[in-house]
Amino acid sequence: MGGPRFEPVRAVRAYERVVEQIEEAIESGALSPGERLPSERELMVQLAVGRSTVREALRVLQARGLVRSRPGDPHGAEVLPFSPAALHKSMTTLARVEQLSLGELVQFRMVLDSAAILLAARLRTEEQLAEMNKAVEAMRAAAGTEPGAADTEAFGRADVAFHDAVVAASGNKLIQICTDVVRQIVLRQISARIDAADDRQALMRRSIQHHEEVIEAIRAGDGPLAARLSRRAMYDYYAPYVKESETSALRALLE
Amino acid sequence: MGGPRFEPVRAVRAYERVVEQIEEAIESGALSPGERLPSERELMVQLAVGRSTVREALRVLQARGLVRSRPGDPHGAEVLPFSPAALHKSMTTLARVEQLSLGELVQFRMVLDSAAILLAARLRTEEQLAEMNKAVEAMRAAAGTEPGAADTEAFGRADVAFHDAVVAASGNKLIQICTDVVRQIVLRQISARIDAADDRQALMRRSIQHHEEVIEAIRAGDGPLAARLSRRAMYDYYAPYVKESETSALRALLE
DNA sequence: CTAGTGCACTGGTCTGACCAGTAGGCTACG
DNA sequence: CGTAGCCTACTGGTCAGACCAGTGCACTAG
Repeated sequence: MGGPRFEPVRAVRAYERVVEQIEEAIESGALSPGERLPSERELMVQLAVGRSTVREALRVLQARGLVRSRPGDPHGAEVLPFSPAALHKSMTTLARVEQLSLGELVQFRMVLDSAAILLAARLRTEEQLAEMNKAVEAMRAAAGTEPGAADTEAFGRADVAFHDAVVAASGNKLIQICTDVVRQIVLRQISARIDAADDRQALMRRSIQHHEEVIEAIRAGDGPLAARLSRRAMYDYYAPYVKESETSALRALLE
Repeated sequence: MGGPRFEPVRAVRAYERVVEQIEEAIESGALSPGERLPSERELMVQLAVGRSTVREALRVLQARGLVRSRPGDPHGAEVLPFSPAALHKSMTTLARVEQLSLGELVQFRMVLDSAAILLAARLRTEEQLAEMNKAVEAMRAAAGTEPGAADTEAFGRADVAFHDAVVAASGNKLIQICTDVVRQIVLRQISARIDAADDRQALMRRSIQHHEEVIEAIRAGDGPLAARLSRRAMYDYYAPYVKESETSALRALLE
């Protein structure tokens, strides 16, 4: 049916070809993290293009988080280990321009986090379980015993450590990175309100209790229970900051 | 505890300031999709920097998918509507350099997709349900009745349309975009093997049946059932391509 | 009123220049 | 002989100016 379908030929700019070449070298492993690219002037000779073209290509690669260059560094641009920075950036942009609501973000975390916990309950090792316990212990320490002695920052770090241990146990790096990115976005949106809460310590204690229940379910290998508990915990923690019109969509995940 | 903690001062390059300014204008809505930036020469006057600096900034913005420029266009660079292209790019990079396995990708989709279906079962409208039915109808048409008459491409399109209808009904744009991105990555990894399968038509028929079961559960409002069915369907469809050592992690989601 | 042409301007690229900063070798001092 | 401090050859960041192919629009000729 019909003759050959022609595709529009997009003019390929020189800098794009440069980007492709270097990107391919990095992603294929020909260039490993820590290794150095030739200097811009050297690249411009090798690639037979002007320096501005080389520089535009390097800017793109830098925006993608693949390389970094420092002024004056005689060794040339450095190939970076992968970091979710670029992913974080584009998700943050997405959250702003698409007006992602806090409800959607929290919902996303409820889904991914509980999935990670479900998997962790089946696949975790004893070491990973110990890691989780250590994190909850640190949360307890940060919450303090006397009123007003809570260390919010340390509490947050311990909370992150807990979730890191869980996603590590789940064995899925993609879930790990996505939850991490979304958690940061959520936190940046509401950290001010959390800091201002006058019942912080009570919130912390409730959170710790939730974490303990989750750990117990993980230890027992009851994935569905652990997942349900974690969704409930996250709902309790974040729901106060979510618009009321959206909480019903969150509760839909609690069954 | 301790004096003021100093942070390393990173030298802020001129082009970064330019990026920030334009990015802020776009993300805050001061510049809407379709609108135009001033020309490079105009920008270089307004910002009091050289043209190369302006260009490097534009390259970064283009890499982030915020802007597009065509040679010769007298109206200047165009502000783009958000597209997950940048997200797609960084996830693809992630998949390559972090060596994300097919198993992890499929697992991720099982989690997000089933969550979307769970939500859709509770929140869907009649129109959205009709949309899903239409998509399955298209799948049936593409699969054909006579042996060998299957239209793989049309089948794929209809499948996508189905999942689009579902995530739209779920009301979570973040889930929508992430599943979409990961689906493309998965497809690119295995499309060749799917095309080569000699029992394609049988696979299609099984897939259609699965989709019908899911729709029925959605119609009945039984979210958990719909979610479980969808995980099972995806497992059946993709498991043959996943390394055997990883299928157990997938089965952990089937309970 | 329309088909065609010309022009002003665009983005893409190159060249060449200057600056501040870095690393590593060299020197001079202890 | 060891080391502190300087020197220099480079780096990346930025700017200025030039050229080209391509675009859209206004103007013109039919």
